Amino acid sequence: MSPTLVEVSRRAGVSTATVSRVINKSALVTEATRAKVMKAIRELNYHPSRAARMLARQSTETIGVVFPDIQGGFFAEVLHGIDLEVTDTRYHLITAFAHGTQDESSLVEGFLYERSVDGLILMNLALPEEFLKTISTRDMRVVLIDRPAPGFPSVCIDNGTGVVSALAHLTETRGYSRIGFVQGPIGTYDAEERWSACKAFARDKGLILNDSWILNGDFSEGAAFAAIDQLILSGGELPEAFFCLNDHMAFGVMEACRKHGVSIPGDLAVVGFDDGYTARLLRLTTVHVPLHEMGRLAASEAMKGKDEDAAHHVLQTELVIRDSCGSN
Amino acid sequence: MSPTLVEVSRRAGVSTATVSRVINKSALVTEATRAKVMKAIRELNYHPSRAARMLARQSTETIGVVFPDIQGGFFAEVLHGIDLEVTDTRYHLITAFAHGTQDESSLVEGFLYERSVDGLILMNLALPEEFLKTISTRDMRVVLIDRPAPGFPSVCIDNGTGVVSALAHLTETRGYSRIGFVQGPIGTYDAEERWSACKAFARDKGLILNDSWILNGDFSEGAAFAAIDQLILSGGELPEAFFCLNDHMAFGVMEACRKHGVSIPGDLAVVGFDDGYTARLLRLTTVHVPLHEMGRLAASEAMKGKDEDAAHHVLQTELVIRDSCGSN
DNA sequence: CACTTTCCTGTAAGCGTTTACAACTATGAG
DNA sequence: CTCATAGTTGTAAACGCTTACAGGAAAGTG
Repeated sequence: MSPTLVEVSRRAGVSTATVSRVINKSALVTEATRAKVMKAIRELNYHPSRAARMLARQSTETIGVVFPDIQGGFFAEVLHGIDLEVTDTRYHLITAFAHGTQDESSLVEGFLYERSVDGLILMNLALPEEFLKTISTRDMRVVLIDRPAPGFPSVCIDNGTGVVSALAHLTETRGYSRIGFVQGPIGTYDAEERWSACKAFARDKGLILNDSWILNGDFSEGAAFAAIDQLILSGGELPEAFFCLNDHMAFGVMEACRKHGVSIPGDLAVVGFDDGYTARLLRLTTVHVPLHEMGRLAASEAMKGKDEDAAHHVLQTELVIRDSCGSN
Repeated sequence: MSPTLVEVSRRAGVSTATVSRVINKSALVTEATRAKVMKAIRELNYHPSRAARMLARQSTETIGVVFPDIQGGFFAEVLHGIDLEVTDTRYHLITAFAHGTQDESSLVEGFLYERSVDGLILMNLALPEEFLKTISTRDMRVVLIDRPAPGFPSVCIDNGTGVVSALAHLTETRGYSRIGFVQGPIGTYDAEERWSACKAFARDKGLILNDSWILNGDFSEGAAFAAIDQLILSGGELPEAFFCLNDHMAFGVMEACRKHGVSIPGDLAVVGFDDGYTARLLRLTTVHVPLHEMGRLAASEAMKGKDEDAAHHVLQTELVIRDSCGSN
């Protein structure tokens, strides 16, 4: 089949160790033997076997990415960022998505146990505190995107500032005072942080939170659609604006409004959070999150040595004003 | 570090071969020894090393996915389909994206040479005919998404029928006769097929193709935007409808129209091709392509034995009528 | 010239599995 | 009781690379 080190060494008339030194660019090889070996390598079209290398070196030069999903653009953009960072290195990227059906912990365990990756990037996964502890004892670099945790490198965003910029725009610039919210899934870090910031803003600015305008969501379009649909069908009054804790839910709100002939932004302003690809096309005012940058940072953390410091990155967000939050 | 086969065998008081037989569910092991071994495995929390397995078995149980990109939803949905099919098997998924910057051939070669995957899924890559020939001699299952090629399993879509359904709708149902086109990149199979079908339709139905309404695109939003922008700025007359050979370009057309105050569908009808996630939200009339299904089929082909027949799948498309092609 | 030192190269022992083949045990037949 | 047979288990050689260590040649030193 494919030629091996041994065949190359025979052809070049040197030992396997020397060939190995050449392909690993070790300094201690004469230019002359180097040339001989390179010639043999070229003639045989030799390429080292990844499996054999992994075993011998006890390192895989692979990083694993575990996401809840890959649909909808959000995670895809982070993955894009990761890939950009990994390109041009010798690292490979191996991906696994939970799709809401797979047990997220066992996906992660798979990578951990079979030692198929050197580093792991985990994003928005529901992992028990307990489980994280177990992970941290393993000889693997695990970086979390979305939440800080002691002992782990992580990349998060400044949710608080993002929320404030959005709400300040709605209340101060636009002058709305009757504001509704579509919450994220309880238990996830981003959702909790964003909602806390909303409550803090309301308290600080004397904004009144009306319970019937605080809708439950799970970061999915469908849940937000259903919540608004329900609100309208039940004859409930609408607020002047809805702040949705992510873009997908904003899309759900928009869809529900379209269904019922509620005009945006005429009858209702809508603001999202994330600013994925689709938000721009839908002209959604939203809080921009640097998704690529998050991916790049996470990847560079994951490729660091296992013992390097676990840096904790917090990226800034920025309100992007488009058409969905009021006429200009 | 992690326990190995040897440690398990010692603890269970059996040979490594026996342990191997147990973890591989080989039949020729007494229930009694099986139990002993399983106990030792559990006690040590043993898990086989993927690297060692790869080397010993000469198979990786990994399939590689090479796409031009991962942004924009289109490829992400196919990847989702692939992942769905791979979940619950022991296969891993390793991804690489070209981003327009990487040399696509060398990405593929990487996988080929280092034998890091058993199968490869290639989509919409610009690979020289010559190169495909080289690949086919290798001991690897390569499936192409987007084009048929002798000796390779492939999954394609019925572009012709999709084009006809879209154009028939525009001309017959809507009654438009002045139709413009935004073409895809020359040299790619899908773009060529779709454009051929357009020309055939025009010929058959006596539709007149006006050169100034045949715009060059490269399947990207930006190119389509620029083309329309240019057309409008130069004072050119617009057709009644634009058929864009993929969704992204339709989005570009819509954006350009928005910029210039051209109302869709009032002043101009727009139809796309692909029906990704965003198309539904933008209410774009488009030809639905079963992206998930393509991914699933490709994955199942890729996981087949290397010598099994190379099946050639052609999936059906379906026109999805939304709001962008005329008032209802 | 003998002896270090420096450089380069080779030998061989891993890395953690799988698996062909040999060896052993128990069983039943003759 | 002997021997073939079937069913389990063990031995040891791969798989293709890396790397600690040893060995040898050339060059420098006194």
